[in-house]
Amino acid sequence: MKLYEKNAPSCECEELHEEVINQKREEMPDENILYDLSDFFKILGDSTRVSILFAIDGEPMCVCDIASLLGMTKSAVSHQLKILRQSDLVTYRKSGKNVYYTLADDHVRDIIEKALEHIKE
Amino acid sequence: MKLYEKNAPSCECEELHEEVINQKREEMPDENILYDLSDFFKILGDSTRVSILFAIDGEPMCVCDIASLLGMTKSAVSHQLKILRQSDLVTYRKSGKNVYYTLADDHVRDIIEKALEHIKE
DNA sequence: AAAACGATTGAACAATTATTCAACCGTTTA
DNA sequence: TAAACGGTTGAATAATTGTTCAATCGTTTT
Repeated sequence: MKLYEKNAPSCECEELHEEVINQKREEMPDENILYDLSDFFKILGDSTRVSILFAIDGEPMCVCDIASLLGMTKSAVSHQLKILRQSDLVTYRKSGKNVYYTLADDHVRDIIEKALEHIKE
Repeated sequence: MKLYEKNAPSCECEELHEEVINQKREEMPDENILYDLSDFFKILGDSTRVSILFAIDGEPMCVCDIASLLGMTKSAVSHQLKILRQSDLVTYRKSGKNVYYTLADDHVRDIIEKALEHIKE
């Protein structure tokens, strides 16, 4: 899907503000950045994944403990951990039969913190 | 759906780290906050909505201009604007036949900025 | 080597959701 | 007041996605 292309045949309006549109078009970020951005937020847009991130903040946790804490199956947790792994939001360390997960870096914490401020108005 | 309840019968593991789980349970934020958080990120987890937010940053834009810029129909844009309105991420001003939208406050800009930093590693 | 256990995975199902289409509302203009 | 236009809305459709279930993998233990 191409975003903000010139001469897009989609808007059937007649009196467009061409100057505004042209200026905005120049200011818009690259299309791929918009996809990366929304993909990133999509990861955080699930209560299970956000819960997992809060849980493994600080002290690492193994999958079973996370599942127990959140009242979910190991399978469901593992599926979500895979998504978080693929997005580089978490890292893991294997130890015997267990796999311990924790936050990948501080960026995510910062973003969640900002979002919390916003929610509390 | 209840999150991180005690005695949740979901995890069939045998050797749980009870101390860790109990400590984490105390540290976890209220369940509703997690839902509010993920709901907020869900809004930003769509490229159309993120594009709209970038577009109406600064100078307000009417629906037709947004649609033209993004190469979408007025209807599709209006549907997404409704979601952004209900989340208080945008405000609007009516002027004749047009409705001009712009960002509600600076919080969103900050969060998007942080996320951009994260993406660029 | 076999059993046990934590963790992962793929397929299937259910639920959520973005866009399209058509109809409609409100304001302006002829 | 009737037509025109920008904007909104609801229903329908298509696509995406989170959880369950069953099977499997890897490590440890007997």
